[in-house]
Amino acid sequence: MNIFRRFEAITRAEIEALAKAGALPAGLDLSALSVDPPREAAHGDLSTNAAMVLAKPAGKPPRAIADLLAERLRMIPDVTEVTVAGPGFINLRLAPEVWRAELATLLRAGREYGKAAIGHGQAVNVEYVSANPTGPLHVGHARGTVVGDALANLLAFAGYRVTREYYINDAGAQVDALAVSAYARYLEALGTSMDEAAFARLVPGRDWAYRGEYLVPLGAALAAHHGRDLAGKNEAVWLPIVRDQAIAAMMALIREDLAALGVRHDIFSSERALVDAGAVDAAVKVLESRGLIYTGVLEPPKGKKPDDWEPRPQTLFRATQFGDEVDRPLKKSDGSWTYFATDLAYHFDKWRRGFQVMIDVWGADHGGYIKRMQAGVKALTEDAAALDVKICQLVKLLENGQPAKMSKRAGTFVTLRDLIEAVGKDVVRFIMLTRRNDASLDFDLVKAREQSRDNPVFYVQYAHARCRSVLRHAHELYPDAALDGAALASSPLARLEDRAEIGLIQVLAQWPRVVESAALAHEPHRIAFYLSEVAAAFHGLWTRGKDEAQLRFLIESDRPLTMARLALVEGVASIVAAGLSIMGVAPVEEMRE
RNA sequence: GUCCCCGUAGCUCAGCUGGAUAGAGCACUGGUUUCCUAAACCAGGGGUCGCAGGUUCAAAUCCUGCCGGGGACGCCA
Repeated sequence: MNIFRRFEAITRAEIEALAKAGALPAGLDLSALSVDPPREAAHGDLSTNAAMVLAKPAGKPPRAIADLLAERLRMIPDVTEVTVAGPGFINLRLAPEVWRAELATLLRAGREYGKAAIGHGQAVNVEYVSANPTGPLHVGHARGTVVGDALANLLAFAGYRVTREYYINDAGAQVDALAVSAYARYLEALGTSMDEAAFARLVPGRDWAYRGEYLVPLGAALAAHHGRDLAGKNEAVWLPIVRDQAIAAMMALIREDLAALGVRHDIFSSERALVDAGAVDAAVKVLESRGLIYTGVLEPPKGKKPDDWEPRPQTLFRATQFGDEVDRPLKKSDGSWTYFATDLAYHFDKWRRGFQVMIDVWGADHGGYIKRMQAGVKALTEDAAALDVKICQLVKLLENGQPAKMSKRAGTFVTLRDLIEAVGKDVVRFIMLTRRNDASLDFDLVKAREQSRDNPVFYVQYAHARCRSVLRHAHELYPDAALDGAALASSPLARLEDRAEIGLIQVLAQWPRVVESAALAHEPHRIAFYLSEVAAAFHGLWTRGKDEAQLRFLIESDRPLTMARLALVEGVASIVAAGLSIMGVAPVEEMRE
């Protein structure tokens, strides 16, 4: 149990004791009670709003309750000072031993420290990336990929049973367009010179949609595999064959991109397989049985009205019953299912696979889709499952503040691979988490490589490298000493006496809280911000060692003191490494290149 | 026209399951070099938290309306 939780429990117990003694009414609602670090360190180590929360139900002024409670809290052995301040805050100061003990706990737990149980092993499905299998991933996919992956890591660390999933949209018109484009490259590989005119002649009625170079090897592979068998044939013959091979090739490409970012999904779900298995019919049947499907005519959308709008009866889902603005169509005019219909089936499938909590990570352009999907999940699961959708806003690529021009030639989009090659996987991952997911983000390629305070990746990594460096020095100084966490936990931590040292432990002790709140909010970016805070506290202490030699970590003449300080250093390294690991970033041992 | 997101220091943003005198970095001013380096640190100035109402003991945070920026809006995914 972390310190904040522990004192929350103590506060509750004291309130109950007061109730038992008749000083407060029994059975008060304590759900809004919190124990937090106060904003101002000068106020104390911990602060609780207990008296203010209780004032109304207890029918007493907050200060009076605070005084009652403060009197009892003063009796707690670890508490050195209790003050009542402001409108009724109770501020606690804890004995330094409490913080030192927390450092020892941290060191013994190592990377397990801060692991939370709030998930209680509940199954959570995090679906992210899910890019169409029509080409390599580009920069636009990077943010959702990183956010989803870090969120999955975070939830796993908080005690959820996490499944990382990728939904392959391999059933729509897009993959047919991919097949057509691959076919063009196939004909080219057979020696046909492909241009607009040749394409129009050989593949009538189709667009050459995907013209990127990345389909050239696929064309060659098709030619090697099928020879001339597919040339000159009817589309109905070659398209399914080419399509399957093209999808497989594109997914292979995408998996390589994901691997380059350090992302590994547990499951790749195929839309086509889902449709073929009759999942859409099954989901629709469920909705039908609940009277949620009808045939009706929709109003044309206001404002921007489509040119070819014509009112016609459609199969509609009663999304409005579940908070959506309009009822949503399930069938296209040609009778096939809409994307929404298959997506309903997909989420129903997740539910049937045992997920009560689903998280989808989408791009900003899908924002208008959230309500209907949540409505669908509600309807299909009778409100027994929750769908949270994280929307990732655009990333603006910059070079020294100017829009980056990374495209190698006109018409070539910037691939994720280009970005990773430019700055490295860890920098990509870290920067993507330096903003809330729903705010747009500037990714400056120059700043991302810069070694300065300006660059949060560097700043945090530098703190870790400094820690490791000190520990390496210590190892040279005391070759016989065990410097692992467990050994350092037993060092004479009472020697950590400076306020800045205790202050740094206090920052480290917040890690479990940060994990919990970030996991509950589904906000992995909080980890990045917290690590910057840890780094700042550590760099501050480090630099003080320059002015005041007695504050340096390594004091050759005083081995016990050195060991205690190494414990602190190891604690910092451990927390930074743990946080980076959730972000999917490897901590560096040294900054030298 | 409807819906969603954003609007916090000159700039970039945290804080938003309500809590005390609203924070950080950059920029600006001044200072600090034996551990990994001034690639870092310390100090200082800088705010109607878009505007107006409301709820509350308490609002940047919740509710309503407006203003400004972005996005979405039957049959594309």
